[in-house]
Amino acid sequence: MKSRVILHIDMNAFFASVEERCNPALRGKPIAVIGSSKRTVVTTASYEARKYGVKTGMNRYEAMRLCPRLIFVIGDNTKYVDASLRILEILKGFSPRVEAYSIDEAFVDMTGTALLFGPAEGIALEIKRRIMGDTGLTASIGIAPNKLLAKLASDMQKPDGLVVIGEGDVRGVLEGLPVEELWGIGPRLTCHLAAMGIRTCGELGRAPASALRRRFGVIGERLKAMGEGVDESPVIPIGEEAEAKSVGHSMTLPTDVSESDELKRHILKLSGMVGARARRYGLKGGKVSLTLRYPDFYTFSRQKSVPAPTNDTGRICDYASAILSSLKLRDAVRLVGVAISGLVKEERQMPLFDEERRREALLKAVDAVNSRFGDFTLTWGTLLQEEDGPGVISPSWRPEGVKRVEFS
DNA sequence: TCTGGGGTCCTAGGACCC
DNA sequence: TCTGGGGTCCTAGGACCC
Repeated sequence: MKSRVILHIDMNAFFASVEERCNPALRGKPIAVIGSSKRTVVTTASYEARKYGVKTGMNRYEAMRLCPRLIFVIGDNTKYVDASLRILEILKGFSPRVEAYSIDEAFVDMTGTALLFGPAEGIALEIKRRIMGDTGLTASIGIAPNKLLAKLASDMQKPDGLVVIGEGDVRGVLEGLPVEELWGIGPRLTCHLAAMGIRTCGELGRAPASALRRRFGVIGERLKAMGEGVDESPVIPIGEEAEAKSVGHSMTLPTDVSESDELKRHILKLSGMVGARARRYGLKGGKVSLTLRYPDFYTFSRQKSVPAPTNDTGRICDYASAILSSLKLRDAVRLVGVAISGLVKEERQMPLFDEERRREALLKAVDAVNSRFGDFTLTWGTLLQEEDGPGVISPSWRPEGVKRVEFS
């Protein structure tokens, strides 16, 4: 196989940097981007904040203890999406093979473009220059023969880095590198590998394939290749991604909840978000799942196959609520999640029955208003009972007519 | 005063069928 | 008196990623 040229673009402290661009008063200060809810965590810490040990995933109190001067900024996703799209546009100017890996990371396959743009290093510098010019943000770029090594390379120099791992450098880079630095090897695998006496990529690459396979199954096969720096996975261009497998929403409740009617109101709200998103993308789910988390963080889920694939808020809510009713909870609930999976494309056909037709018309009307004025402009009547105490929401709730839909 | 939310893939055990 | 074996679907849970 022909040797490839893969770039990995990793935006530095993305959310925090976007906020600093928007508000110059924040620049150079220790800041942490967080969510708006009560029980939120640090989404991104600026480099200044990282000096104090502030990290993604920390709660506010822990972060504040480490850095008393820390400035908290509530994140604004629309700004990040906007910046991300602009960056992707820049990348598409260099190659049609751009993979949007996450909101702040992308891969670009530059194989065979030297004639057009010159050597990859020059391209990377030009990409960094354009991103800075257009968004004011810095990126670290890694260049290597595959995605695994490109991702490793972009991680080696932050912020504002550019690292090339050529074919000839692979052995030298990997020999003493701890296995957990590799994309795909997390804490548990690191621990299991250490128990086998494997701590570096060099050791992993030399480990007998049979032993890895016995211990880790299918993953074991890949592990040895990873230790050798081998990775054939392709860059997946925007628009050619695999179909989604599930659609879900979850939320950590402001306070733990034991009362089942209150839990069901949250399930209804989450079902509404899931249903709306599924309908927007023309998907229906053959399974509905409910996820719960107890205060001690024990998290579990139960799923049920449904008689016919659905994206109907009421039905998703019914099934998720039925799962809840079937459970014997041992404690209050900290987090609730609803998801559908086993997704199939919605078939556009006229519903046979009047009731079906009414339901579809209602859902469409709600979606149309919400997409124009924002989610939850229109909401199910039962959601509005937050203000007037515990509501009467039954698991068999159905929207019966337009009257049930109110403006908030 | 504690610890978000969105996903994917893999495994393992039981049901069920031929 | 004896007790196959493979394939597939379903569910729960773990590991990993950003």
